[in-house]
Amino acid sequence: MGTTQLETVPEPKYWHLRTVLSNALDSEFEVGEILPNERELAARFGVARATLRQALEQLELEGRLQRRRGVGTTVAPPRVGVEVNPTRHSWPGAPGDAWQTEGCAEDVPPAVVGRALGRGDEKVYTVHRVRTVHGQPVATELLYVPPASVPGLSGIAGLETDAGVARGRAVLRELQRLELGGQERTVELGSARAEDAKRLDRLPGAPVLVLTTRYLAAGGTAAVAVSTYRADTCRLTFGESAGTGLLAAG
Amino acid sequence: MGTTQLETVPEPKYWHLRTVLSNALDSEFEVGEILPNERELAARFGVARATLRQALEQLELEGRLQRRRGVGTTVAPPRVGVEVNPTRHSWPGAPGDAWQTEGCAEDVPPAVVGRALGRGDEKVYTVHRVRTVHGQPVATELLYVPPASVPGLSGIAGLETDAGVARGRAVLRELQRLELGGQERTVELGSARAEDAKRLDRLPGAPVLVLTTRYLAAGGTAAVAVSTYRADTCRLTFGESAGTGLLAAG
DNA sequence: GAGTGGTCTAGACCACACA
DNA sequence: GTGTGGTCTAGACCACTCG
Repeated sequence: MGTTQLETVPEPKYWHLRTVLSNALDSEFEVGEILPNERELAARFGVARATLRQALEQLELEGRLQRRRGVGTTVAPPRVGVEVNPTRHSWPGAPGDAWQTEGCAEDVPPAVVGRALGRGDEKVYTVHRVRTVHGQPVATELLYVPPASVPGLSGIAGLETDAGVARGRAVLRELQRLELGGQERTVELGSARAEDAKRLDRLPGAPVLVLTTRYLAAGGTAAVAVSTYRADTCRLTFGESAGTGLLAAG
Repeated sequence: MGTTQLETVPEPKYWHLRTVLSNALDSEFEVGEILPNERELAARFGVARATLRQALEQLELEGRLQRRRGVGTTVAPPRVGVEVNPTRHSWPGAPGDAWQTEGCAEDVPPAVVGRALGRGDEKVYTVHRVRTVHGQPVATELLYVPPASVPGLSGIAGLETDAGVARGRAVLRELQRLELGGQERTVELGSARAEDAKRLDRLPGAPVLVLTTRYLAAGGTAAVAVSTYRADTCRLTFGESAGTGLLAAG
């Protein structure tokens, strides 16, 4: 990438630096390769370390770089396409879905979820799940299920006091009994809460794509899922055709 | 929000600050209200301005704050839900769509688009469009249409030399004649290129949601659209039910 | 212990909006 | 002109990974 000094241009240094580094990544580096450390890069380009870091942050946001404390900065592989098919009508936990149940609690949901469920601030089952791709966790999920949606549950002896994986699975199992009337989804940018960040192997505040799904049944909202995907490594794909999915690939 | 000093906690100051400010926004501020300026806030919390700014950046990323140079920092309204319905089968430019055509050029598309189009690096029509909500631009789009998808175009006298809005409209009009076989979409995080940033009234590098759509017809890719949405103000909604869309609202 | 990225400071100057 | 947020500097120390 040379030892080029930055010219005086009317654009911010960090932005110009981002462009220079981006081009260098395209032409001179392989995926997985380690970049020189920040202090050396800053010196090489004649800027303060903070300025260089601004450029690196941009590139990390774009999924071009991966930075790990104590290790270094590496060239990131292309983002993985993650299927979140809205037209495949199925409940969470249906056979073959990509999630792993981690636990279940009974909590009052956040206000926005409570509103979508149409039931004020009653307690609901809150199932924690994790989604992994190639062994790496890429998303966490909180699935909110009102007890009314899974009436069969309360009759199962012993489950009331089980706060763990088994109860989560039971909730999902009961959900399958309902007829799914449709779903409604939104995607927005968020920042990882401390707990999610830990599960996703990121720092708190890391950018995430928040996918909110409202599951409809019998004219009402049967459940709401809030899924938190790593924004640096994931590209959400809404496949519709049965085809190979060109966009999903690289 | 008080004059509270930050306690010594094992979490970063900027993260704690983010939480404190977030709570203050919920309880003590109205939408549109102007916050004290950064220098005063920093002093009030006993941190350096750079640290305070890290917290503000987080909140802006989450759509809680809006910062404008020369003006100040204001409390942002809730994100607007923007319909990007994948199940409503229609071409871009169909009657009633929310976009405004701004121009048209003939360019070689970026490599990733060329691949999705399945045609190496030939020139394609590149239609520029803008989407506004409540008069504010929320997204820009580049729509790539190979000439083969709009065979009727070349026969229209005079349009070959028109590089502007009229040609863009003509391309969209011709597209409607094809039968839409399906579409495939992806959403990922990106940062606004300088040109997009200007149109979206943001700084270069601002976080955006990039929605890529592959339009299928006659067994191939008839067009590819790359839509760039402001991530701070937009929530993409994939409505499926004909219902009101609870998630789309506030 | 050495080396990495992450946090934080206390300044400076700039670009922009608005009166 | 005044005040705002945006950029940039040159340091310091911390938290983490790994040999």
